[in-house]
Amino acid sequence: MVFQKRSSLEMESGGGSHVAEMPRVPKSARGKRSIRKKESQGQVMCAFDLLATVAGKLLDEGEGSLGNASSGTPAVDASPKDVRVKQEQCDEEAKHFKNEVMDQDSCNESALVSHIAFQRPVNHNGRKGEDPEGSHAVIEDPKAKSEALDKESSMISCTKAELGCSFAAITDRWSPESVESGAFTGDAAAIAMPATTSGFHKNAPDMYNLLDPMDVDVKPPPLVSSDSTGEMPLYGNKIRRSTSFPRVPKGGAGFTVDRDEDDDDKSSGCTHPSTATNRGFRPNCTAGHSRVKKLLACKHRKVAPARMHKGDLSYSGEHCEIPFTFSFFEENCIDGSHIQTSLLYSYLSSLILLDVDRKPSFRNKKMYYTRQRTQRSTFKRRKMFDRHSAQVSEEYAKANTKFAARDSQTVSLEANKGTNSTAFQKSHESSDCHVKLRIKSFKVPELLIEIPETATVGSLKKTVLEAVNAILGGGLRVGVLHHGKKVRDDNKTLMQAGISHDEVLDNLGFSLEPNCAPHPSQLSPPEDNEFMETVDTTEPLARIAPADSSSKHGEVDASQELALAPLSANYQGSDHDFVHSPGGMSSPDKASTNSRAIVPVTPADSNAGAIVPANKAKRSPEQGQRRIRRPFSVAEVEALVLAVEKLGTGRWRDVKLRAFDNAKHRTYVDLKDKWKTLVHTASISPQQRRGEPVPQELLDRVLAAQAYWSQQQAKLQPKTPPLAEALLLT
DNA sequence: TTTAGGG
DNA sequence: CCCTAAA
Repeated sequence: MVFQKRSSLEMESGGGSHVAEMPRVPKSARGKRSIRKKESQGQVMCAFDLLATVAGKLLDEGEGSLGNASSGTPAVDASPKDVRVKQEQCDEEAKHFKNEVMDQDSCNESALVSHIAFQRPVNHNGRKGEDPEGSHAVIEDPKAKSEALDKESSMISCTKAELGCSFAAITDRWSPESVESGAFTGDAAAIAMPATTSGFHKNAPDMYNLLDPMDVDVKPPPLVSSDSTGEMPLYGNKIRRSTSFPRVPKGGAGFTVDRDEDDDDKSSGCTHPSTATNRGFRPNCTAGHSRVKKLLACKHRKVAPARMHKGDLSYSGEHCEIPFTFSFFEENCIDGSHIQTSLLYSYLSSLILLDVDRKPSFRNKKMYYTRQRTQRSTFKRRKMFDRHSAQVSEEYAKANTKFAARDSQTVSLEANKGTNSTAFQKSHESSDCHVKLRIKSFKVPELLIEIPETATVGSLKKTVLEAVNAILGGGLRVGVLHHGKKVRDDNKTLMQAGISHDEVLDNLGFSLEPNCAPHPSQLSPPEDNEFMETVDTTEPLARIAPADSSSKHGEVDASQELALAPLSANYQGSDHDFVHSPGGMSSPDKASTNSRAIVPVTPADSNAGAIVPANKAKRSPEQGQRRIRRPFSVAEVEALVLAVEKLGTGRWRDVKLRAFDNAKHRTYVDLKDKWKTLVHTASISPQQRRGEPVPQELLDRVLAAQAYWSQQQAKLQPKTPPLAEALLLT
């Protein structure tokens, strides 16, 4: 991460001489963070990534026809509403990505690829071209797509929007600043896309460079390094002046939490990814988005968090949920290739490389949705994918896909429409080491959609499509299971993973998982057999929150950001600015800490319905609002502990000034409260603790400081003579 | 406003 | 985090 650091001297000039020093043992280790970067990361391309990448390229080249290059602006044809919605979604996605970055490095790449690949297939008829710069290649012509998919023009817009979102996500992932800075726009996305696609495996730094052009507002931090890519201060004005103090064993130095500009609202919007992003987009969007759109957007937001709030489902009484079955049908067989083109297909393409010649045509595909049941007069419809009610099948015959892996291994996948999502059939291929897989179907995460009763069927279709696109486009990632175990190492070759051409592929399975939710693997490594659990994780994914639900999406963002906040010696107190890039996580412990941190935080935040982009105004715009929850990051805790150790427990204002002067969202009351909770936390068993784990070391210090200062207080208070005191203490 | 605590 | 009594 790149932080600007300033001398700490200004802060703690007199620190060392301060009152009492804590008897604590200096922890030299603290604050030391190996910044070494993971080299392996990103260098090795996992087979799937490779596939995806190749597929994307092929599609791009061979199929360039799909889209027209024009799309620098995702929303060209889209109606303003759509655009807006999508943008919002994008925000969400971006946010998710951020999380994702932390929680799954290896997976990220795949996800990214998926996005890219996915996008391409969608548009088909179009120009063929590759645009010189390739920057626009990604964005397809909405029109073409519309024809291909359906008659509803609306769909087109949706698609486009979706693309934009995906881009956003990607961009965000690699170049947080771009997103936060608000520089992210359709154009930016367009530009980013190509780069991403082609340079996908590049290291973060490279990515940064590629994305660089996008940075409008922000200049690359001087210190940008590969590691820092992920976390960069954004928004020029937002670049925080952070202070970092190397911790001094006894005293003179202090931690200061950087000021965060955070006024959630006022900040240029960079502060909270989602919030900021939204704002950034808004300008471009036209107001008046339909409820459906909103809903969709909400849904999208929801996608990230695996868990939902109780409230999520109980939106307003006026809505009821209607389960839906959503399925794709192959409408036509093209070229006798039986190519099924569903969105899934496109998604699938990320995994599978199709021969250029055999590219499936999406044009005639139609999506059908079946309404299974309706409840009263409700607006809300619940669509369940896969395991719940609907099943999506993807099929393409003989779509041989080849991709060259590092080891020159080629894999061919054949997906047939089927019933079982995990079933595979392996077909033998001559003698080469090619693996042929047949994916009968994918399970799709549940999707919740809310739509007004008055909406037209067309709009419903459109909504559903959007939702699906949203999910497929950015909310999912693919999981690979082998023999019931999740193959987490994306860098493994198929061969290494035991997936060989002569093996029974029945043992191989794929799953669609929300890429926003913390990956189970991170949460509970031991449980490798959660293939089925994937579903659970996935389920909440697609929920669409009611548009009107009051939203505090800002909260979500903020929280997440905090969660992501790196545990670094120098706490950058800002609420925003914390974007992590794969490169950012270098030290193992750091990484682990981060990932864990995310877990608790993300869910909570997201759940709060925060994801809903609701009109802020709606809910008491004034001040009655409860402040958004912003869990203390480890860095903040450390800063707090340090300050309290030095100042004591009764001088919260001073503590604030000393260590959180720049963190506007942390009041002395907050610090006091936090201390209270820390003391409590330290006194309970680790198993009972929740949220981002606080290093035991810090907790120990908390207890020590608490004890120490309590004692000091006791001494002064009673004014008892030293003797008495001694006696008492004894 | 700041502390200190309960909610 | 919020709310408040007290200081």
